[in-house]
Amino acid sequence: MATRTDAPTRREQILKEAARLFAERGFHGVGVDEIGAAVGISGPGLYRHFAGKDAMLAELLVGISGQLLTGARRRVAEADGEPAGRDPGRVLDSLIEGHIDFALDDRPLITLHDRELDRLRDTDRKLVRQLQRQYVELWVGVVREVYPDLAEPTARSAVHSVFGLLNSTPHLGRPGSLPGRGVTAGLLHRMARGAFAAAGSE
Amino acid sequence: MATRTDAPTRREQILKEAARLFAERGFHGVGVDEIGAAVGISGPGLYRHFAGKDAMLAELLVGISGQLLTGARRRVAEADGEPAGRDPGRVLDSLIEGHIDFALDDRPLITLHDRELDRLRDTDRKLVRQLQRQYVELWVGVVREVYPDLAEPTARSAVHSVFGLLNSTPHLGRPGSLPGRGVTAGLLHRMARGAFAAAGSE
DNA sequence: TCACCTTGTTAATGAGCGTTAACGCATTTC
DNA sequence: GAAATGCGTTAACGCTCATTAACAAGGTGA
Repeated sequence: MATRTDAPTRREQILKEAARLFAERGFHGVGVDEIGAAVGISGPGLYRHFAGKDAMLAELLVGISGQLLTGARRRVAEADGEPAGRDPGRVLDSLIEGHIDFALDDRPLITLHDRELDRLRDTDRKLVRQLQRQYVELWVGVVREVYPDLAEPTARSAVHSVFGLLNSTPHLGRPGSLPGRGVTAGLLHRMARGAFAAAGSE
Repeated sequence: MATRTDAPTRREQILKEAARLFAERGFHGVGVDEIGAAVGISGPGLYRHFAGKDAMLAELLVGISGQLLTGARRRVAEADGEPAGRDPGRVLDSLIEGHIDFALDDRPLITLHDRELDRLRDTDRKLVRQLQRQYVELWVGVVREVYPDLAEPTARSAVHSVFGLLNSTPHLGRPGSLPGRGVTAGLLHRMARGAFAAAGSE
């Protein structure tokens, strides 16, 4: 895995600031002038990099969904390749860990993810929905390996609920006021496992 | 408790439809004409009942927060009055039950609750925040009675996370596609307890 | 019957905002 | 060195939309 050390491109700067602003005040609550100001250029200057405000949101949401799905698939594949054979419990732990990393590192994006989906053009929205659905179904499969008694609709509800739990990080206060990243991650992880376990014992 | 059977007032109709529309497309995504149309009058006609669009949102959010807090306080008080003495576990169950009822019965409001708070005038926002904080602290107190080893910041994080879990109902699909209200409520309740239990065993 | 309040209506106003136009200036490319 | 290209700028356009103005009709009470 190549860690990038080069400076972020202008496009990336814009996307990052737009994500933050959209998460803070909503898509309609942010003007292009503000996004421009956040990266040191004027509002219309953004149009050299994006077709419009919608395009920024679309790229953000598609990017998020794709990243989540790709990461999850990688984790499942890694588990399948382990010498000791696939351990469903450890795969689930890995999925949880990945989602928590994302929720803690990209809190603005997590917020956008389930808040501004309706603002997308039809074609983009369908794409994002499809990626999200695949992500969910991947989780559902793993969860049902760990808890075979769980019916599929129940497992799906449980997965959505655990997403709600993990995605609660934006409500946990400013990053500074948290008890430390590792501690928070550990707490969320234990709670997610506890929630699944309770769902599994129906 | 008097169950009201009289017809809803125009104000109430408006608030209900506004809540639904705001939840669906966001505060800025809904025009006053749409809200008016939803109750059979014209956009400006709304101004006979509300000072403005902001006022509708404010009344909704203050109402939600107040209702949640009042209901929770009532449940705690009822538990204190029980002949067998106060059982913290049962109080927690009662709080969870109340929150689930609300999340299932008023899904649009739950969505608004953590999505559009920033759109309020300063004074209203402070009021809502204060009510929310009191609600959270009430939960934190009960949770720490059930799990005395839990440090206060941890308990608070756990409470926020469980709110995230319980408030996930809007993502669980259309009301029709759910496995039935009782089943869903039971699942959410078990998961919440499981999550708290896992948080408590640090 | 007349005044008045309630609850509507449609038309006009005015601000905000996404987008496009027209232009400037480095830097690269041939 | 000239042309093209990348990346900005400011000004202007046009649309949406919350809000207000002006007016109408039904009901109620003196």
